Amino acid sequence: MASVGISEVARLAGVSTATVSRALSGRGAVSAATKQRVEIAAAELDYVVSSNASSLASGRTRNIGVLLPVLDRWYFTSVLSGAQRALLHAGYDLTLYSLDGSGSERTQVFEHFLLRQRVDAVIAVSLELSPQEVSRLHELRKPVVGIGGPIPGVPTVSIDDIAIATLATEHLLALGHTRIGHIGGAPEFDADFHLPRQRQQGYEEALRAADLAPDPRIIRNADFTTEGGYRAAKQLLGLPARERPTAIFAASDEMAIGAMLAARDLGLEVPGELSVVGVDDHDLAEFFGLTTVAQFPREQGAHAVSMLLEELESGAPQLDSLMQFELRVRSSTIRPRP
Amino acid sequence: MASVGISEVARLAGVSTATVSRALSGRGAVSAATKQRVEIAAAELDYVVSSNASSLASGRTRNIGVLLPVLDRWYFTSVLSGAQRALLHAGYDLTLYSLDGSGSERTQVFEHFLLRQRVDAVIAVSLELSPQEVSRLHELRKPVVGIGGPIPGVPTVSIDDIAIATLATEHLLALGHTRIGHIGGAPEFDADFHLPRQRQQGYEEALRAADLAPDPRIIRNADFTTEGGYRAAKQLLGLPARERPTAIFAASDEMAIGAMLAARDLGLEVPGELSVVGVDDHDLAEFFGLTTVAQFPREQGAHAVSMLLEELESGAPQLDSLMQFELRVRSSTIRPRP
DNA sequence: TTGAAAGCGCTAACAA
DNA sequence: TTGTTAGCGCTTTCAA
Repeated sequence: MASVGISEVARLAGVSTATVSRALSGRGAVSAATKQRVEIAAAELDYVVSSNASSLASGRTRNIGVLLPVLDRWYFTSVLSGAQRALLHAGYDLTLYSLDGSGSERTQVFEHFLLRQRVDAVIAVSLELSPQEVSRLHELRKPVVGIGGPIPGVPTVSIDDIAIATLATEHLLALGHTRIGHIGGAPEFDADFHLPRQRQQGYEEALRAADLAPDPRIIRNADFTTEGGYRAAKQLLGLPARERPTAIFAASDEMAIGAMLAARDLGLEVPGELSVVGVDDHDLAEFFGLTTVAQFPREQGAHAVSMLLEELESGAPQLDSLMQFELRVRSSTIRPRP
Repeated sequence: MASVGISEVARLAGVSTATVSRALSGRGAVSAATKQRVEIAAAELDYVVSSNASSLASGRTRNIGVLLPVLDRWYFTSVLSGAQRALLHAGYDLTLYSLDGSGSERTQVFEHFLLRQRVDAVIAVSLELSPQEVSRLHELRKPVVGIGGPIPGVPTVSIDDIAIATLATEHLLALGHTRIGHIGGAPEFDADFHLPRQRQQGYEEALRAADLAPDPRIIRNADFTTEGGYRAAKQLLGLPARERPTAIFAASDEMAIGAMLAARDLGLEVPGELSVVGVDDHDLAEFFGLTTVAQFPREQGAHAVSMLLEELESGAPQLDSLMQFELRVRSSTIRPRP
């Protein structure tokens, strides 16, 4: 079955190819009757536009590039998944660029892939684009939306990491904890948007607001993994009883789960002897009964898509937007033993 | 900076656009000297081909579609990640279609997206394409490679699930276990390629080869998640001591980890009182000391890409290929107590 | 080995 | 509201 072109449809519908194009794309005026005839003809012939021809002629590709640092973390796949669904819905394709591995891939993606006129716009997830990268995209008139933190000159979808950390810490304070440890992200993860720093800052602010001084002995860094959280927690929980925290706020659920496992391995009960709060609402949080501050990465992805589509349609640059988060109290937190 | 077209490059290099095209694409004969002049001119002008124009004229898009059932499982993101890297390397783009959600998305993807001449070929991961879907793609002369199981008429990258299960079970048998339970995949996960059934079959074959009869009381199904594995294991471990298995073979690492956690919660020591083996070599397997049969999804993704590129270049249909797996013995398995 | 020229299949001015 | 027509920017015959 050779593929059908617009002219066959035009012939069958008894109109010109221009009218077929207008009827099917919805741009330009077409009478209802004509439109219907064209649609019937197109369906009849199983006609689908050639996106290349269409893109070449119109300059629009109906394709969005999504840039991610890595693929194998819950947050990123969730964002991706939300973006994919939203795009599919809107009739757009999603071209994926994950930058795992060497930095040369990043250059390659920018210098060759994005410049080939393949995408109408770009979503950059947790990537701090350099000014050059941003201006490269601006020159090409490609709208960009960032997810995860501010990029100068680019509208961004993000969450208030300080407020999240404050909320988590305040939950522990409200339960009566006064010795609250923190497992944060190591500085090398601070590169993009200072998420670790901000979460630590929120934690410290909440402590100070409760007249407690942050104690560096019960603040540790890890790499956002379960294993890293486990190791960091062992350090914290190995302190002499008086210094040992009665609660831990971890900057991610995976680290929080590591902390719960570490407590168990040390013979400490969660939550009886240690309360734990995370951030994310990871798939496993429910299973472990982990109290956490949920963020909604799928919605973040979907929201970025809607901003981008809005900008593509209206041409109006979009504003930053702050996304929701929400404390989910489960069974890993309880008031400290007297 | 307006984007530069092929004719500017041609002018600067003092040749025709045809020669520029040949020099830059590598198809057609160009003298070394000319080629170099063209390359210098192109670099000078920051010229990048318009992929739409190129695709329209040539019929090739240098873009591969990857179809996945869901994004948020380790296996799929690992395959995707491997495929992405391999494609980037080869200068191809990857367009992602994850079919999460309603079945209507699947139809939409097939009827609209794949038919728009956007992709040169398709990789279908753990999706049993229907004969109609396959012939649709064949009609369009789009090569397809499957990952994860046989699709009639489509070359496939897969692993021998029976052999994997046999290997895992034999490891337990070799340690001296005779009462070996199994946590398999529920039948609803059997839809694509009967992976659960095959792993159970391998398990049973290994038992029979050791003159042991499979005992349905110690075979449970779950949903491949940690939580599912946890619940299934609780059932198995709650049996009266004589019936209770001394070892469990779980069809995935996530379920195996659930089983380990269930044992702990019941006060049973792993491996002292229960040995556990999984399949995958998930990120967390090392952390939990889980003995497992590693499969290599990144390599599977990369291999599928190389098959596809080979087919695109040579036109020769590819053969199925079986991928490696490997027993990784850690600390979750030990000989049973006498 | 190179160039001239004819499209690839569609969209968007423009005119009617 | 519709049709005519001129490209979009490249690749690929074909001829030299």
